[in-house]
Amino acid sequence: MKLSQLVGQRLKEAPRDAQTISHIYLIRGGYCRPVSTGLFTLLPLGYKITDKIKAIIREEMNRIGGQEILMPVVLPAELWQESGRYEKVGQELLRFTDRNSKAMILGMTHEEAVVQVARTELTSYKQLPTMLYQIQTKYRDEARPRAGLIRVREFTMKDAYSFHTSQASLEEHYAKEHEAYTRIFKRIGLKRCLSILSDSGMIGGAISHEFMAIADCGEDTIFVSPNGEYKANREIATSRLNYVKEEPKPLQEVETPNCKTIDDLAKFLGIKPEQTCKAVFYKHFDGTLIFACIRGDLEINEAKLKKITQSPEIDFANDALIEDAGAVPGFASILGIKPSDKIRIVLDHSAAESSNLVVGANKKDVHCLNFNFDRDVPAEDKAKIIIDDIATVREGDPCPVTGQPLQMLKGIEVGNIFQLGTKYSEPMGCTYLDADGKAKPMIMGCYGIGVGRAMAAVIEQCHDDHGPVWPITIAPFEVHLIGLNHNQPEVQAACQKLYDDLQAAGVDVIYDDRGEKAGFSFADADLIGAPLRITISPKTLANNQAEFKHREDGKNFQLISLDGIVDFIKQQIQAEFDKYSV
RNA sequence: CGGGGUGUAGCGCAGUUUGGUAGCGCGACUGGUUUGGGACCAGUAGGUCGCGAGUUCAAAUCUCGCCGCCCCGACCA
Repeated sequence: MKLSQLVGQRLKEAPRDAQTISHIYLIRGGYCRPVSTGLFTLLPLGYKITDKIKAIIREEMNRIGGQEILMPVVLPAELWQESGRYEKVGQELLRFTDRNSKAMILGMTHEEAVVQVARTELTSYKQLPTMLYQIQTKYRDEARPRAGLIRVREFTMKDAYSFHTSQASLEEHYAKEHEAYTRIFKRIGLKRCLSILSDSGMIGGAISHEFMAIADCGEDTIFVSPNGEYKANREIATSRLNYVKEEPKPLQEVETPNCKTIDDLAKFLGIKPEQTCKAVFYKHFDGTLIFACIRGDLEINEAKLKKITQSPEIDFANDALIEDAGAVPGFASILGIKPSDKIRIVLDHSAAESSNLVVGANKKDVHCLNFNFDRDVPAEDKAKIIIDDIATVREGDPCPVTGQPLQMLKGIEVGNIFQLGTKYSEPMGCTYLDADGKAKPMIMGCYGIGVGRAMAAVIEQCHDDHGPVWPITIAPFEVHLIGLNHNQPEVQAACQKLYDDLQAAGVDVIYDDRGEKAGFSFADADLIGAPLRITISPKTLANNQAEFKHREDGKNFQLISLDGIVDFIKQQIQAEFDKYSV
């Protein structure tokens, strides 16, 4: 490729709306262009990178026995009605009708579609296990796309689905997928990518992992123990907090005028927030009150609370609902509150196990000292109260495995793997005939990778002040050849010859044939980010040489004789690839 | 959906307070001089100032309504 012909201008300044590193460089380098909110056109540079990423994914999927297929982006609503997701999923699912008023959707994931394939094509236990995958467009009508290619509405995804006759078979394959993902993310050049335990969310299933590229702009919060024994998404992360245990002291009411918050209360009484218990009220989607209690210094994790209460949506309760339950907002506790069908009480372990907490007295301007759950709640109520972990982990809290302080990191979710079980096969009649002649539902797994997001994540981890530093495995070009003083015939001739020779040797090379000033050419080369660079000028040509440098090495370079330079470059390329081999 | 911001040439911005018929830098094009970290000179093209209504002799500027986009939050496979 000659740079003079490459479509996609490099920009000196980024548009104001580009904030994150990857977004800025993707726009400045001419990799992609915005079309509308969360919609992008990939220009030649960007498309080439995603193509290389897709090739790596294909190799690894094929290596673990995957067979590639292609399902449609547009799907009939009836397929999604079979699984029940047509109704369950919110507005991210784009619904529309075709010319015959038939209800259709744009596929945001393809469990339903692949189940339709499996239930017609896979009929016998002899055909299982098997894995199908595709690399294809997904559409999700995101509430808030952001950060360039990190969160978009339309994107390319590799989604794979496996089908099994037993949980053991699923687990065996799941482990293979985990290894394949680890290889893929290493090969595309992510320097730090962790697989962490995650919440399986709406896709369902029991066990799932997310692959997180560690980056400050990441949307997910992750907790890890110092040596990696424990890694989890904040949504499900737990910690091993110590609770104060001491002899219960007598309950005692105290006047606490205007102490509506834990901070007010702690300050007024001269105690620490962890000696208090706070009450937070939510409304379950069916209208019942969820009365959640947690030690005063901790925050409630709504993801955990939703799961425990089996409520897909929870909202803060209004004062009227709280007062109906007999509690006084600002001075509330479970003291004297009876759990019922209308009032569900969830207590965090921190509130149930700590001794002598200060709690609300359910009277205006009054709190109660020395609350002890075990002593102060009648046995018949205890049975109806849910005691579970609803706390949000904080940085430095003790790791549940090692007890060491947990570290908090930000991550970009570049891939995920789920054990689905029979969540889709059962309702959709995806069965096979077993050796005993009986129809049984297939046990499924699903496995996704966001291709464009992975590209953006690589930039977040691999860049300097001048642009991306692409790993050679996915770089838009392996070698960037620059001719300086290009109007001089000998420079032009030498460049053209080397360009031809490199291409003949199978090297993916871009040739800056524009004859721009050095600084201009170097700046563009930095934005294009090819890992290897060759510069030819009258100065180097005087000694029959060219300059060679690695993109990451700043301005340092070495002089290489033009004789045998193609072999030298090929060795350098091989050495670069070796860095990412698995 | 809530909070904040913003909309003027392909990109970055000034002009809006105080109304007078649109400007700067980058980029593009032509010619010339240049050539080792985003050169210089001369010239050229490019804008119904987000859209619509209103006030006014006159609106980028004032008023009202709408829309787009960005950030934070909610949501999210």
